[in-house]
Amino acid sequence: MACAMSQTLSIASWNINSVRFRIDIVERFLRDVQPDILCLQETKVVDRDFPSAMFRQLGYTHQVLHGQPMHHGVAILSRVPMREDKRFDWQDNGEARHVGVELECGFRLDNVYIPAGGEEPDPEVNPKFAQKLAFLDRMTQWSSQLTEPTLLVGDFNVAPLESDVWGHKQLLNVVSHTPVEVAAMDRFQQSHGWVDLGRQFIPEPEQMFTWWSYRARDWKASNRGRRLDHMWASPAVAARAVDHKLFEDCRNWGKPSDHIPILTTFRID
DNA sequence: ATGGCTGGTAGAACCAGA
Repeated sequence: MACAMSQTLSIASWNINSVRFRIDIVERFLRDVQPDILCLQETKVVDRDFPSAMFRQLGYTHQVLHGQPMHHGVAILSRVPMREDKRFDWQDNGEARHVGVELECGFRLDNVYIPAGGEEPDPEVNPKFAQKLAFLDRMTQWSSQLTEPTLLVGDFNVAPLESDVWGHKQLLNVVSHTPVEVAAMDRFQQSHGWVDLGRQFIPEPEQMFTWWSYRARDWKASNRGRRLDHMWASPAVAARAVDHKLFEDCRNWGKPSDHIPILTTFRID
C-alpha cells in the first residue's frame, strides 16, 4: 500500500541470479509475500530486456532498472512511488552494482551488489579482491558524507560476524569472512552509525544465513551457509523497523537462487 | 571430503559467482 495510505512499508531484497531465468519464483514470492518494494541483485539483463510486464501486472508499476549485459545488474520494483536518484560506480569500472531512490515516506533506499572478490584473499595477487576493498572504501566515503535517513540493502558479499557463517575458523581465510573485509565493514558501519537490521531482530550468537552454495549435495543437510545479504539502516530508519524475515523456503523452490529473500517492515507515521 | 554447481553468452579447453 502507498505510504500515505498505510501504516507500514515492507521492503524485500533478493539476489536472484538472473531475473529472467527465475521469473517464476520471483512471481511466486511477490504473490505470497506482497512486499511493497523488491530490490533485486544479479538481474543479469540489460534494461530493454528486463521482464517488466510480470511486475507491472502485480502492481509493481514503479521500476528503476540498472542492468548491463551478462553479469551483475540491480533493480528496484515498487508498488509505491519513488524517484530515481543516484547510480554510484563504487568499483570505478562501469559495472552495474548500485541504484538509489528517494521514497515518499521520508527515507532513501539504496540497492547495492558488492563484488564477490574472487578466490584469493590477497589484494596483491588478486585484482578482484583489491577491487572489493576499494569498493568498500568508496562506499565508506559516501556513507561518511551521508546526512539523509537511508536504508541500504543488498548482497554485501561479506558475512561480518562469527555467527554469520557455518564455521568461523574454517572461513577466516575464505573471501567474504576474512579479517580485512570485516575491518572494512566495521569502518563502513562506524562512518554513519549503520544499524544491522538482521541482527537487531536476530541477535548473535544465533546463526543466520542468507546464502547456501549450489555445490553442496544437500544444502540444508550440510547447512554450510553464510549471511551475505543485509539491510543496514540509519538510526532514524532502524527505529521504524517493526519486523524482519528470512525466507529460507525459497532455497527449496524449483530452480532456486543460491540466495534467499530478506524483508523488513517499517512503521510509516 | 577445497569437490562440486549455476546462468549468460558465444559458439570456449569461456566468464563470473563466493
